[in-house]
Amino acid sequence: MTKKNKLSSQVFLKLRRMVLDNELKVGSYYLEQELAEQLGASRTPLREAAIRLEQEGLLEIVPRRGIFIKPILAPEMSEIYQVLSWLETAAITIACQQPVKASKIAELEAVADNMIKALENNDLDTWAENDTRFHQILVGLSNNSELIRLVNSYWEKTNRARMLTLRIRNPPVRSSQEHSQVIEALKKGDVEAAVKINSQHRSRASGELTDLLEVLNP
Amino acid sequence: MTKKNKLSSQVFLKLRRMVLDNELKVGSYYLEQELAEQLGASRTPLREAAIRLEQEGLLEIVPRRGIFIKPILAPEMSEIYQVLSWLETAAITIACQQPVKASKIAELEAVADNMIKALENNDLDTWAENDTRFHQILVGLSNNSELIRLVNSYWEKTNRARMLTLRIRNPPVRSSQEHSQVIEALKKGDVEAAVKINSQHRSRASGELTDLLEVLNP
DNA sequence: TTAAGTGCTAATGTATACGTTATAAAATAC
DNA sequence: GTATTTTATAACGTATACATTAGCACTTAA
Repeated sequence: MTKKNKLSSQVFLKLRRMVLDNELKVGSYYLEQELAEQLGASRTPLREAAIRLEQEGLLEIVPRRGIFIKPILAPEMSEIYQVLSWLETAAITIACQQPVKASKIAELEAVADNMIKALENNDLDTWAENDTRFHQILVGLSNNSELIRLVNSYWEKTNRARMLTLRIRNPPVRSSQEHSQVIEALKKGDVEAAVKINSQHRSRASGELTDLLEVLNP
Repeated sequence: MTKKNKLSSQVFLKLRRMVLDNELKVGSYYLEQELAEQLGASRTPLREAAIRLEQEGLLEIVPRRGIFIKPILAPEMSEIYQVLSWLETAAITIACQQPVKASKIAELEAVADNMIKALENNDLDTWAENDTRFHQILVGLSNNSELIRLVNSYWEKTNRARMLTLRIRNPPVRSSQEHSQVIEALKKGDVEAAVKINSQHRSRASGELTDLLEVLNP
């Protein structure tokens, strides 16, 4: 029952996964024909998939050269982090206009706990998964579906860089502390504190990542 | 010399304009063939354009029914305004981290002036044009190109509703006052005041528009 | 008259064919 | 040997052809 989807959508998902997992070399060009064959489709569905990914900013369709896998440049990533940070600030502020439900606080605490344990086990993948989950729950508190969608798309953009650098950078111990602090602030309904901590969190993460990106990219 | 751009891009721009200007009836379905012929292209470029517009959320490609022009529902518009408001808040705050250049202030004042004059002449189209310009300059102050792009796309989304209601709603006199107040706050570097006024501005506009949308849509 | 079944139509999704044109190699001139 | 022109190739953008299938109408049975 799952294979009933359009071929172009399957290609879209596969191709995105290939880019996000760095299976396609960043900064390289791939011909439409090649990719189409590799994914078992003709040029038409591949092209439609590529157009959607181009809109998402992952690649660029360059006439006569091929499909260009866009590198993650430090200055762009810095801008994206700035936007992400503000969107989360918005979400937190909106969320705090009403007292945050205890059940949601509990969810956040559980996830934050998972992160601490994952870190103790040196399981960075699980840590990253829960990091994503934490921010999804946090932003979900806003109940603004447009905002949630938007944050998700920005999170995915930064995810590429995070995954690329996850095993290079220092263990994210401070992140865990900051998450706990955010939860505490939410419990008290202290919007300003929650926002402040989250912004600092993002700002630091942005700095660390862009520094690494500058090293990785010529 | 006419632009020798790709046909699919021309179709993309034309089709988007048609949707944003409400030339295509919101809530209706249009067949690919029809639209292609109407725009002087074959189905392929039309399809590629439609895919991009679907990603932007303006329409939906529904198998065997046609291309569905998404209606502007009041609850969604309310969410979109909330996001827009926050993005502008972000832009203003970032902009104010350094003193705003006098030349930019002058630009804003000129545009605000145009708006007042247009209103005196009952020229709502010119008023709306300058309203757009005002917010473009305002957001441009942030120097964050990602943020600028994002705000533009949200502005266009709200634009659809604004244009639909421009001649129905009361003359936007208060908007002009609010714009002047924002400029004053920027001059003084009073971030908080500028943000506060702008948020109120958006909040009021959002309320007015969503009320009208509820009346317009069954 | 209504409901279920069946066949037809037409719109889509995909494949493929085709013309255009950028790019690079070959050739020629200097 | 270098620079400019020519030519050939090949990748793309677009058109078109084709197979699939959803939806509707028509039929038939209760």
